[in-house]
Amino acid sequence: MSTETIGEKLRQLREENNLPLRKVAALIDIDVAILSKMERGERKLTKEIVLKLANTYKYNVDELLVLFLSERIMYEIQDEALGEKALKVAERRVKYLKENKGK
Amino acid sequence: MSTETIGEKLRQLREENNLPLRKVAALIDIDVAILSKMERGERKLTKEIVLKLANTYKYNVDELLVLFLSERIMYEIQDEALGEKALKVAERRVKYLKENKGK
DNA sequence: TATAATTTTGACAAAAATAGTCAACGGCAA
DNA sequence: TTGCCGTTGACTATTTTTGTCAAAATTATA
Repeated sequence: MSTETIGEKLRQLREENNLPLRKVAALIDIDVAILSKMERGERKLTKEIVLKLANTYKYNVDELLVLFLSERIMYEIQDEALGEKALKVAERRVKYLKENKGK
Repeated sequence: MSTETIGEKLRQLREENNLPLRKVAALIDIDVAILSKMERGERKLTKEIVLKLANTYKYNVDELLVLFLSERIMYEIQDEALGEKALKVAERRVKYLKENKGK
């Protein structure tokens, strides 16, 4: 199972592409320090940045977005004993909303 | 299936207990306006407030907390096409963390 | 080694999001 | 009317997040 964080994944992709922070930061127009922190999980990523990086590395956008979103979700329930229950309830409610979309 | 929001649930509980906003707000030490907005979903609830209200109404804390958490989760993935996938991934990762807790 | 390139770190300021306070307003019933 | 209840919006304060920068640390290369 994949237990790596989105930050670790992004760093891996960057290294596979042999790109220094400096170049990637310039490409997506953010500060090097920020990108460094994002890769190490010290700063939160944004959806926009994830999209730009997926494009930069020509990597599957959906896979990265799912990783990104799942991490935001886990952040919400960190250390919560009822986290798993909440996840299941959220799933049911999302499904319900989908079935009745536009209504 | 329960599709009501935590705010609606809390309002329902307050009305069942025949308590005006004024009294509940005083009991849990917040402004009436805030409580009014929280019940109507105009302001976000906090875990602390949910706990206090569960105690005030003598209602199942876990049920309210699950509702509260699931709503925060859903807020994170609102309008995201990949929301359900992200939920499933989050679930798997949470389970994984639980199995390997303390490691 | 030493020199350059890369990455990390922390301090600081700017901006945005959130939270709290308060008074006025509208609805409703005694 | 008067009183009680709930809602609304404006305003301020506080907290959190974000961006910028330079110095320090690390790593790679000549």
